[in-house]
Amino acid sequence: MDAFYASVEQASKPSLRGKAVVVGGLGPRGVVATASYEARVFGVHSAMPMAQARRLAPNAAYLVPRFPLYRAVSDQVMALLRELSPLVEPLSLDEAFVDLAAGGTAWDAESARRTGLKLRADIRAATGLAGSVGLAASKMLAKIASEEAKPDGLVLIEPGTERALLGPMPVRTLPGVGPATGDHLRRAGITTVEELAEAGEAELVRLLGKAHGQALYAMALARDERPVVAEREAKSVSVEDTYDVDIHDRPRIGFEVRRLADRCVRRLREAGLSGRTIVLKVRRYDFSTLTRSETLRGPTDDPEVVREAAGRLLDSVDTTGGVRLLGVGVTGLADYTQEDLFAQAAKPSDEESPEEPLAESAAAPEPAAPHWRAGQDVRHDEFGHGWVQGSGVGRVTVRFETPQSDPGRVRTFLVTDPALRPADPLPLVPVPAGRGQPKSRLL
DNA sequence: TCTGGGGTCCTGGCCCCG
DNA sequence: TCTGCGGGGCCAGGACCC
Repeated sequence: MDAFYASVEQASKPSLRGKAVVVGGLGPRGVVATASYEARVFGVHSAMPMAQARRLAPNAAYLVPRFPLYRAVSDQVMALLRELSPLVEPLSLDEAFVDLAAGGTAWDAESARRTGLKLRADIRAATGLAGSVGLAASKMLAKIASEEAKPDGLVLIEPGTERALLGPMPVRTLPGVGPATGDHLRRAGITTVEELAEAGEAELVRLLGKAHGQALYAMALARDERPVVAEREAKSVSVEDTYDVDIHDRPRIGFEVRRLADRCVRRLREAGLSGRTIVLKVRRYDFSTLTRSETLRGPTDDPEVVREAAGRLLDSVDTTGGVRLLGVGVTGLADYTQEDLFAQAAKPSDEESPEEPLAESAAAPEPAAPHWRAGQDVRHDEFGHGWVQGSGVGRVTVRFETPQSDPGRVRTFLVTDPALRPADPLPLVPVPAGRGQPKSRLL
């Protein structure tokens, strides 16, 4: 999907269509998650600090991400992909590999192109959004083709033309070559895929290590036999928070770590998993990051066990100078069903209140005044559905419009206005009559 | 006003064990 | 009993991706 989060926001908010839209964290340490193509013209791009984006595009709309909505749209798109083949490998909310041959929906270049064109039309009809399609004989090439296809296009790499096509491309085109590897190769005089192939496998292994060197050499020759794999199992679950200002206070750090442990366990349980290795992540004031981990005798999903392990790990970390980020994760995952007898046994017999309060008791006090965030959906008793354009000094500004309406009017209210309430997002495309979806499916 | 959050994979050091 | 060696688990860090 093209500029996915920003495109969803534009589809959802008619007044933003054709405008620069930036979605990401709005706090002092936020970064850009997605910029619309209109915002990219100003040089705004993903992973850029928000502050820099605001300098580059001061008049863009800045919105917080609405993941439940993106997930719902993603589900619709993934369902269309599964109609093409049982072998669908999602990479993220907005990207997936599909093995068309395995689904019998393509057997040569021509049938693949037809299928790709129909898919794009189906995605447009179902979601109102543009998706780009890359068609090729391997995952690597399909990925490169889809990048070339953006925005709103389709690119097919004809079998037999792969090496000629890749040769002149910069090494950074290849998946897995990031800034560090790119620099490394450049210092060795390698800047294009062709030069990568000429360097030979032995040289690449010497430069980059065994796994990376071999993989890169194969990619340079356009060789990629990796299958499309549906249903990949998660290997870790983690949560982390970056704080608006560095935390120095040691008891507060301990409190945050316990909160993160609880959130992590909640996610673990929702996934029906337990895990054996607890990981603490600390990013210090100077952005240096360290991790500490501890492996238990058996898997656990017990909040108290995870809290205590994370606390022990924190004891081994020097936080002098302050921390900007804390995270807690669990790896070495096991199915929840195979009971975690060892971890239970390791616990002092501080008895089993199996339904721990989790974070409830630890939750920080919430501010009493309603908190309106830019981009959030709202409903007003008199004016209907809208979204928060901004808030401050006790006021909140709302634009009243829906995905099917014309660009709407803006009105300002007191943040405490009782007629104004948070609302669920509306579907981007009208639901056909008689095809009411259950609310949970529908965003 | 510098740098999110959730992941995956790899490497290298260390230690234990046979 | 001592030493060498390889394998595997554990741990920390780094690179990369969306």
